[in-house]
Amino acid sequence: MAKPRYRRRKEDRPAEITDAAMAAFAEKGYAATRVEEVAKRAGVSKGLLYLYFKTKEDLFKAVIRNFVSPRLDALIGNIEDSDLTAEQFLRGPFLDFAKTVPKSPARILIRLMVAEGPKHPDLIAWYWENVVSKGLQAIRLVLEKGVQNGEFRRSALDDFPQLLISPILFSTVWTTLFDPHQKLDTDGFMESHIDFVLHSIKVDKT
Amino acid sequence: MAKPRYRRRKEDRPAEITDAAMAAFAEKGYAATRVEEVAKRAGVSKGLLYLYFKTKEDLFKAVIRNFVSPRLDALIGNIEDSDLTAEQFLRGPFLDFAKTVPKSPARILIRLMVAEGPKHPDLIAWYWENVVSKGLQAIRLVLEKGVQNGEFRRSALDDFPQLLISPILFSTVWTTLFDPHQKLDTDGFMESHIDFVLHSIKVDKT
DNA sequence: ACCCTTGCTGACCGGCAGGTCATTAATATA
DNA sequence: TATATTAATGACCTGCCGGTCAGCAAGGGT
Repeated sequence: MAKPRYRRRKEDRPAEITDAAMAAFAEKGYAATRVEEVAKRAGVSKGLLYLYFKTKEDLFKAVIRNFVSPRLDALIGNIEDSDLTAEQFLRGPFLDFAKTVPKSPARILIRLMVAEGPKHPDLIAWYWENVVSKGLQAIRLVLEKGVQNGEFRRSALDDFPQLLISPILFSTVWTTLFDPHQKLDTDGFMESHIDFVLHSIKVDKT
Repeated sequence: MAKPRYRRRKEDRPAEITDAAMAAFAEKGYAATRVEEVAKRAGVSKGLLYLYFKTKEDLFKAVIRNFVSPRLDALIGNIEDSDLTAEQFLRGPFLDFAKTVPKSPARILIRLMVAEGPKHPDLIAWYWENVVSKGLQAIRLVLEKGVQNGEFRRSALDDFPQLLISPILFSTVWTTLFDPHQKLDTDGFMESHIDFVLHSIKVDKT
């Protein structure tokens, strides 16, 4: 009747390990995180971790892939099957999304991408295809819809849809670096930005 | 008459070493750069490096301090002793600055700050005091001047001067990560951004 | 109850990189 | 030229950490 020293749970292990890794990377960054530390957090031996992930780098990539895709897909799904006007979409779901990111655990990922990305070109490639280019495409879709509706005029935003997401990156980075020195009201920040952009691209109705 | 194996150049060494470190960090990032590699680039032995910098971390901080301050001071100096209008300043020297950063070696520093910053709180503190808060203050000055002139109305930008610099961070990050996949015309990007902002805050003269 | 498969453990290894220090050689001084 | 000073070297040490592997034990099959 001895208490078993462990249980076999092949199914759950990978997710538990990536979760633990996410938390660890968030606190210490990639290079400074020891694989054993990740294992310990996951309640697992280092050896087991290496059964599921070939290398530390492999683990890192898995972390990114796991956390990013679901979030973005949710947002994009929102665009297609909603009947909001373009402005309503930007002030509604998009703004919500933008406000959420800097506060969510996902913000850590952004920092990790910036920090470690250049060392993992294939990861960047994946991220580009599955996240960034998709996201930009979605924004273009919204803008085009706005133009078709007569809400928006054509503007530089058509060439630089990135302008819409730039403050997301900014407030995320700001929060992780400078919050102790000066808080940034990320919600107000995002709202103001959207205001400015919309003010510039909206067709004057008067 | 044997050729000397080295020369004593106490004065120049530190700068040469930080230059070398800057280049090395730029290529490989902080953690992946070996101290010996830095020494080699500087044409110096590892031992000597440790005469001038107590630790690797120390070296890192010196690199940041060396490269950042001069640049920013130059820009800020520009504000005070120019008689440009606020708009002229934003479309002139400020825009030039913003266009330059993502192309200059300084862009590496931004990545390094994002990547390594959280592990060096005292460095962040220094950066906050000597770079960021100074810069924000300068922007506020320009905005206030604009308001006094009757060029600008008061706007959310007074509360969030960061909106002006956010695309600098963005285009820098974009360039280092995604350039191989999709080039970003950083000049056009910055110009469009300034256009949008000015369009929103300018007092209507009609 | 007995295998037999396989999820899981943890002691171990090898190499690497940050940091030290005894020694050397270039200059300053006289 | 002789001596003192110190910039500079590079071999060396040490601890750490990614990665391995021989073996153990959980739990399914019969």
